Amino acid sequence: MLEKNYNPQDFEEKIYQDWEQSGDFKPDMRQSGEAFSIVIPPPNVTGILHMGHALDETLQDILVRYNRMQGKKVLWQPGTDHAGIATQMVVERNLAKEGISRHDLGREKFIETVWKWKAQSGGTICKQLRRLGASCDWSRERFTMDEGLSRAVRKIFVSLYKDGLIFKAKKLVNWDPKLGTAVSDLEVIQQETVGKMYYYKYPIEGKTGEYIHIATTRPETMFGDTAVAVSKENEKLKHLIGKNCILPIVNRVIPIIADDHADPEKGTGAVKITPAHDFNDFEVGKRHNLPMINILNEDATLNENTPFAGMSTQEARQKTIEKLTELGLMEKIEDHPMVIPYGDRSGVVIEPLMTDQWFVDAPKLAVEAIRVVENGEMQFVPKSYEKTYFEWMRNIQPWCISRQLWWGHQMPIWYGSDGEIFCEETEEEAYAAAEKHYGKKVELTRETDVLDTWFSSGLWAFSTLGWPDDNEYLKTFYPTSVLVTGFDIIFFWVARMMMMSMYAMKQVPFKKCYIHGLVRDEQGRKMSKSKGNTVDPMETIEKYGADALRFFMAAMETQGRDINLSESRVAGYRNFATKLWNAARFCEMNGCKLPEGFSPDSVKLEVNKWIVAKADAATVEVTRHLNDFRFSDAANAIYQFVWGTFCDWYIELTKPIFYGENAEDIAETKATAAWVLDRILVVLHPFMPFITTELWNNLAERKVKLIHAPWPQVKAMRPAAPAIDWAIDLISTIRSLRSEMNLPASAKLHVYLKNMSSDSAAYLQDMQTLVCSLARLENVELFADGQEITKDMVQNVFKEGVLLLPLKGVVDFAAERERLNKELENLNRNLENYARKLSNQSFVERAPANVVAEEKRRQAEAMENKTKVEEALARIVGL
RNA sequence: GGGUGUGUAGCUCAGUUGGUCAGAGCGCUGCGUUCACAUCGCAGAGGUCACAAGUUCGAGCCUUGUCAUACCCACCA
Repeated sequence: MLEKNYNPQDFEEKIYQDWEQSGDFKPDMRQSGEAFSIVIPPPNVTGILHMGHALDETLQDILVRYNRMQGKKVLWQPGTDHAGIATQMVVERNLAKEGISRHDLGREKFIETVWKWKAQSGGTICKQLRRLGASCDWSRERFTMDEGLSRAVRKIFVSLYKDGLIFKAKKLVNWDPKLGTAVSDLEVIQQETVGKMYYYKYPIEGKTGEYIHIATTRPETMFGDTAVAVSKENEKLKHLIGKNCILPIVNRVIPIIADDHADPEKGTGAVKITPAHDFNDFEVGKRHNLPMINILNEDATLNENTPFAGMSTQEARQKTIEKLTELGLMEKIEDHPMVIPYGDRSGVVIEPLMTDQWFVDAPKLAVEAIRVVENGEMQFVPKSYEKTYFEWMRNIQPWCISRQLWWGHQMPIWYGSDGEIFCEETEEEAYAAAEKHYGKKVELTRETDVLDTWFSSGLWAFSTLGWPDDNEYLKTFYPTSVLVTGFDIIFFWVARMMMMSMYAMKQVPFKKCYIHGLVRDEQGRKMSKSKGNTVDPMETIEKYGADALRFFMAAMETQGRDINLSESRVAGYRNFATKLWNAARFCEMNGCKLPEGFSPDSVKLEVNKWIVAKADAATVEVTRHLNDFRFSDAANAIYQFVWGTFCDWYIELTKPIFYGENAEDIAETKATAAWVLDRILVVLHPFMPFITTELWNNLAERKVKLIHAPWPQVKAMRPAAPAIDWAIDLISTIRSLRSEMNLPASAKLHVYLKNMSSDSAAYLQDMQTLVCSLARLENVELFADGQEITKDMVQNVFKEGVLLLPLKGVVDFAAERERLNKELENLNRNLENYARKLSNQSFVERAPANVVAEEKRRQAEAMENKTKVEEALARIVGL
């Protein structure tokens, strides 16, 4: 017996445990069928589930469950990411509470501490994914720092290095002074601010009294200036080219050079060149062979190459201005809108800094990654995202992969005492290589830098499947079927996976990439902790159940759009679950069981034929939409069928049968209802796995678990059952009339139908009892020819004829007149439209014949209806 | 500066190739509890599909422009 109330908290967790313990998420490797696989976008170990995950994982789980039911060999590969910077920050913060810094511990101890932390609190998000119902094969859970994955990282690194695709270079990189590491371009957020533009002047060497005027937003960097650039085209200033000027305060002589980087229209036309601290100036410096003077320490304080060593850039800026003012060189300061780079993790200002770093030759790797998208081997869904992808890939810069952190994959690089580099997968191999190189045993020191987290994530699609070891999983499930992720990590992850996979596997990592939007708050604002508008999915699940949240995500997911989280809507889908629950209870109470060997093709009652056909139609629709990744269409199709068709009509239509006495009809209807309900549970299962499973288990003894139940294959559409649609139309018309005319619910009405076709007459005969019961009529019958229409009869157009409703003084005739007039107006408007169209010569000539015919048919129909309404109006005019 | 979206009912949004597309949910209004369900039922109101021009026999749907709005990339010394 089902509980009276739908209470998801009673069974959701229990059901999940059963799935996991029974191994229901594992692919059946013995089976020969087609494979379907997804690798989860690995959440950070430090992560807790947010609504973005809830969306992402729900979509994946729907696909996974759907394909599993399609009988495929299905693997959803789970795991987490070591998230270098994020995790190191979390652990450092914890240590800070005890007043310890990571330097107190030392590298080795610190890493131990991180592993300990991971063991204790790293699994939160995986527990939460289970609560959401994610059917990942947890027995295969991976971590980017696992031994296996680390081996993959080392192997790829060495291979890339030996292929010349990884190189070391002293370059200007984005330096995060708080974290003390380089970061990639993607990890830098450009933020608009109103800063200042400082105007001052440098004296020209030799001649007194002549100056070159400079504008800059960062005066403190002047100590790193090694030139001033002027454009050759600059008529006013070009005479200064070739002369020298004197850098004030430090009184260093620097040349005035010709370079087109200096735009005569901007600023003063003369640009100070600081090659070691500005990306553009770096290029200028290279062109002119300028010295590069580094003026910053790793914590972004000024160094001993400046007079303000130890000061922050802000302090130094003030000091510089003061000094320049004292020297009478300061001219003006203006407000200036500008963008300032910030570290996405640390939130501090990023400084371009000259350091030794390691780079991946992304432009080379991008070639293949672009090609396979161009030729469709990997398809973005929606397609429009490939533009974004191409745009970025075609302009890609070398990827800085070294990080001066402790937590991460330490690079497999060893140095000889003379700086010779040995890149090998293991220390032993490195030493062997060194011995070969030097001709004797030598000591090596290992590179301390670790790799960017995204380096290992880039291998995720094959490293999690056991690469580099050749194995059955890799063979079966690579390339994976589809990657589901948000547009915000196309560059971070999708692009890198494409590059790495094409390099290592010569095959795409996934055949399709489904990109979804962001989950925003109810007003469409981005959710953020600082705004305080985040919603914890766990709380939503607690309140409405995981099924409701999942269905919400599916129903709202339309391609290429963000989702606004709406609690009332989640509540609505909880109500949907309640509705289904109660419908199942109705079936249970009426003893609906599926008899052995029941075939929906054998049903005789019109109503049963009808629901079977509708169930098939809904199934076809859901299937088609899921195949096309149209989640909202799929969800709405099943929603509409369950609520609008099964509950609103079928159950109501079966009541007269169940409360009647025809044993044969009752038996057939019980069987059919049970069959349809089972169909609902199967088709709804990918969306709402918990309630469907709970009902599946409770309603009958089952030979197969719902999670493995076969997805229905609808071969041919069953014939429709027109009598039921006809009856529904009639019932709705009568209900509408009752409501519009304010007829009391208790009033038992007698309805006549006039001028009915023979089909309609036949339908009426079949449906008479049903219609009476659902429309609360005393009777409904054909209006005999020659019978007189009395004055108290309300008339309403129905199908090809007229519906007559005698009202012995229960009705307000003024209101009725108004209603008829309104209808007449409508008809007139439509008729005008039809007339206009049909009198249009070119329409009649050029539109397809069936369209024209349809238009004519509608016109004729409207004409008839108009006559009927006018007659009815004339009839009641005196009442 | 370059690029990509979005603008449809009070709100949040569907609307796949131009011709049953003017829709859903919530909200609102009226009526209704004899037992599947008030986490409900029945009925209803409400929209010049941002604006303008164009293509077409026919335009939320295609083209161009305008306005509004969101985001991405690059850069502004």
